[in-house]
Amino acid sequence: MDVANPTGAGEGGIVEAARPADTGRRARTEKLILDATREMLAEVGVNGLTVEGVANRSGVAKTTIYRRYRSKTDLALAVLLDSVEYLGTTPDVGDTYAELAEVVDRTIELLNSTLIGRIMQGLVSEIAADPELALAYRERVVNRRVADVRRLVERGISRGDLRPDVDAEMLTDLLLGPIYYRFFLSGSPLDEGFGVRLVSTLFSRGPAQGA
Amino acid sequence: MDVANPTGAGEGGIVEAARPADTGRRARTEKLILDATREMLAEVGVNGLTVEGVANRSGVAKTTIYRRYRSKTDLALAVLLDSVEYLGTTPDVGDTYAELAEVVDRTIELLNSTLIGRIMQGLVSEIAADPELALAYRERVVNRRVADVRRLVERGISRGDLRPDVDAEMLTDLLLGPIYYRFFLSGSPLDEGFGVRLVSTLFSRGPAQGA
DNA sequence: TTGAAACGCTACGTTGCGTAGCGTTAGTAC
DNA sequence: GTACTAACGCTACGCAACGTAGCGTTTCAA
Repeated sequence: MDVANPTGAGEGGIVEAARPADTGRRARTEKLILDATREMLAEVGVNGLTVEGVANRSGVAKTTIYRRYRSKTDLALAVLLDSVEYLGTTPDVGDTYAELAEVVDRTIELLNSTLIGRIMQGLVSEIAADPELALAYRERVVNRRVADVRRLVERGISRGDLRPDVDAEMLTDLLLGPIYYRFFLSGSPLDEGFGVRLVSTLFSRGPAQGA
Repeated sequence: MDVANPTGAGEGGIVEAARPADTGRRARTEKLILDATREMLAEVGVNGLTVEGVANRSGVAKTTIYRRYRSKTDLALAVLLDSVEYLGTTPDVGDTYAELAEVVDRTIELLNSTLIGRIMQGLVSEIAADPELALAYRERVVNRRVADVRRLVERGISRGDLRPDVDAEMLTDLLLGPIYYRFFLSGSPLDEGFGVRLVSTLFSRGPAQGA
């Protein structure tokens, strides 16, 4: 699995001027491959993606692609992780519930408006089945999301909005689970109001309190 | 798509003694195919499933299989829907929260202990991408789940456990979304206690009430 | 200038897909 | 029993993509 560190550089070496590996031959080839993959993904999705197609479109030899990526799944995951790299953290707006709703809406936006949604649809089966891919996805995406929510929770607790015993992971599941469930399986709409509705259902404006 | 009604019988005809179509040649072949598919799914998963493999194992000619199922996806979905056919409704135990937790735990049990989990992992991408498969899945699975939860909600409201304005679909998403999210993407554990924890987090024993 | 890493290219063997054409068997109706 | 028809079996394709081997060529940096 070369996905995590395609250039093989930048780890133990002396840091030279402006990361020379980013402009070397290898990096150029890398970009050609990923750009072509992105284009092809946009057109035909993960299912229609072929290594041969990427080779033709990018001008890079098929064998070169196989020297880096084990399979088309590996290739698609590389694009996914690359696109997700800059997720960012949810800003402090002074309102815990608004911030939580923001997490939800940003995720929906991500799935609806970019390639990521399409890639996720095609990759979810592979991620679910392949432990190696699953690990990569967890480290690069899932864990970051939980960490983001954890920050919100800590802010919320210090504001007195949330109980001190809130489980950040469970809360993340409650915020994101419904999104993916709708996106993958139920097909129910994921519009702009969903975040607010979800959060207000979650926090006491929905069901009544315990008996 | 032949999945929904493979035999083509039993719809508009006169009901004869004990559904003769169930013992005819066609039904026999059907069983051979589905049994072999089930075996192969258990061994190699949806990804490793091949129509040729099913043909060899079942003794049924490959062409015969293609006369019924468009693709291996169609085949796997047929097994899935067949296995899910007898989902059943959640019994009345007098406790709304226990009933909701039961919905969660049953779903987890279904995913963990049977072929269904494995099939779902392999099919979720196809369901997400193919509108026809998605429709079949919604009608046969999603809608039934929502209907079940709706009954629970109505009971809960009449008991005074739930507010009268609870949205059954949103509640279903909140109960099942986290399960599938963990199962497909996050990989966090789905043990027996999950249902109770989820429900108690949902209903006021988790986060504090609104500011 | 030179040496190693990276790349290009051709040519394979293989699997699995999905279909065509035609003969054969098993039930059904008379 | 005979005849008819739906269902099935079988062989033989053409095709797309996979993934690899082997060897020559280019790039870049020391």
